[in-house]
Amino acid sequence: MTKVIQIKQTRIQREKRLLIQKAALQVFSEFGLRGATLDKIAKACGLTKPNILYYYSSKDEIYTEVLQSLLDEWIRPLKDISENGDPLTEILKYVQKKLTMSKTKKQESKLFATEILHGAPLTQNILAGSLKETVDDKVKLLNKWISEEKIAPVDPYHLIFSIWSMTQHYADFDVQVYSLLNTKKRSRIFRDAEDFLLTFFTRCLKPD
Amino acid sequence: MTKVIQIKQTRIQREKRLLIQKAALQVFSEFGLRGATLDKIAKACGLTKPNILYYYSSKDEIYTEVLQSLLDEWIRPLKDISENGDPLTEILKYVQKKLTMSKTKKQESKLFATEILHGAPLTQNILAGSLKETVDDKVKLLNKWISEEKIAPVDPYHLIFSIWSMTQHYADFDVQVYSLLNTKKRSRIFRDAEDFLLTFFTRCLKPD
DNA sequence: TATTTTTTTGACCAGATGGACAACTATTTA
DNA sequence: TAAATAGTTGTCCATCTGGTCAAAAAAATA
Repeated sequence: MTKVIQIKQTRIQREKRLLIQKAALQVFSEFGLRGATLDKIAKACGLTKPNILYYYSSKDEIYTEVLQSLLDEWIRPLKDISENGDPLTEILKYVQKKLTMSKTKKQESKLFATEILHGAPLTQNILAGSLKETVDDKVKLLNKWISEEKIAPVDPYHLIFSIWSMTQHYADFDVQVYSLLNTKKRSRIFRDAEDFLLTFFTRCLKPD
Repeated sequence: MTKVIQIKQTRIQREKRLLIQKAALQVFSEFGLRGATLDKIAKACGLTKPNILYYYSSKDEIYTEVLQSLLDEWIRPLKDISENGDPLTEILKYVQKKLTMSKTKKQESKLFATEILHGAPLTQNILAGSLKETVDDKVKLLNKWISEEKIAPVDPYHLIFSIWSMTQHYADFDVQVYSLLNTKKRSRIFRDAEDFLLTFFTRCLKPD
């Protein structure tokens, strides 16, 4: 009488889970973990609440999965900084990528920011784990470049923080940015931001 | 039979309201508006829930008041940038003040960040009002300094954003910063951050 | 001290919300 | 096409939470 346990996902499962994740990202990024409700997610993806709970066993599980799949993507561009390229160019490329992500992945950025801001209850181990590994690795590379006098001597950790904060600012604090910059168009703002950041980092990192 | 309406606050009212505000700041900054509960605030200040509602008519009113009193304080250092001082020195002083606030007013920074991140439902008018005024004013000053070739020509709005983002990063994302920087002491991190930021902005703003 | 006013609290309520479940429908498989 | 499995939903429930209220306690006032 033992039932066969389902291992592989069906087509419907793949589709619906993706649908739910998309809606959940939207709702979580706008309202945060506690402000988001299953009803809101349900409405956002056109399913019923019990239906959602058929695919995920709890709200927290949805949140965890959305966050998890976001984190890989979030770290990836940092890994792309290559030892072989021109140091300044590599760093500027990274700045550019991060700024583009702020424009195209605003919800993801906000969700991540909210999570960290509130103590990273679900992310702490990732921060101290795979992210730290990647960061430490790139810090070594930056230090190498500094010792070779290919870029100016600055603390590599804080350099990375500065890239993160300045680029993510345009996603996380978009409301403030838009409020202060009169009625400039979105695309114009990002063009200006890119100009500013590239000039900024170039001036700071050019070796003496 | 008309009752005399109380106008002046009593000693107890002053004391208790302050007590509640302090506890509320703590709880709101940790959990956000929706994550915070009256029970948590009550426990944090040792009062009962109905007692809190004797002093404030609703949770939202507490939130609004805490946020309001925070905003003035938040804008003030920007106003202190003086036309009369040496341009670079004035800007660096501002950077320093903002970084110090990240260290000493972490809860305030996080509360403000959460508010903006989620669309600034209660702050929008302030952003577009008094903050915008002050920012526009300082942007004029920065443009003047640029035209006089006292600082390098950079977009003043984005310069201000960069100062905000880089300094507040150390408060808002402290969990991440601490996770990545091994076990360095708090004070050490802020000393390094200060070094980094001052060098950084000096290099960027020194006129050509 | 007597009276009035302010402060405190236990008990209670209504709505929101996460989640369970049984019954029902659609899809897949044999 | 029949049986088995996967998917869907209406209904229900327990808990949490913001907020009310009347009565008691404390403080201020006359």
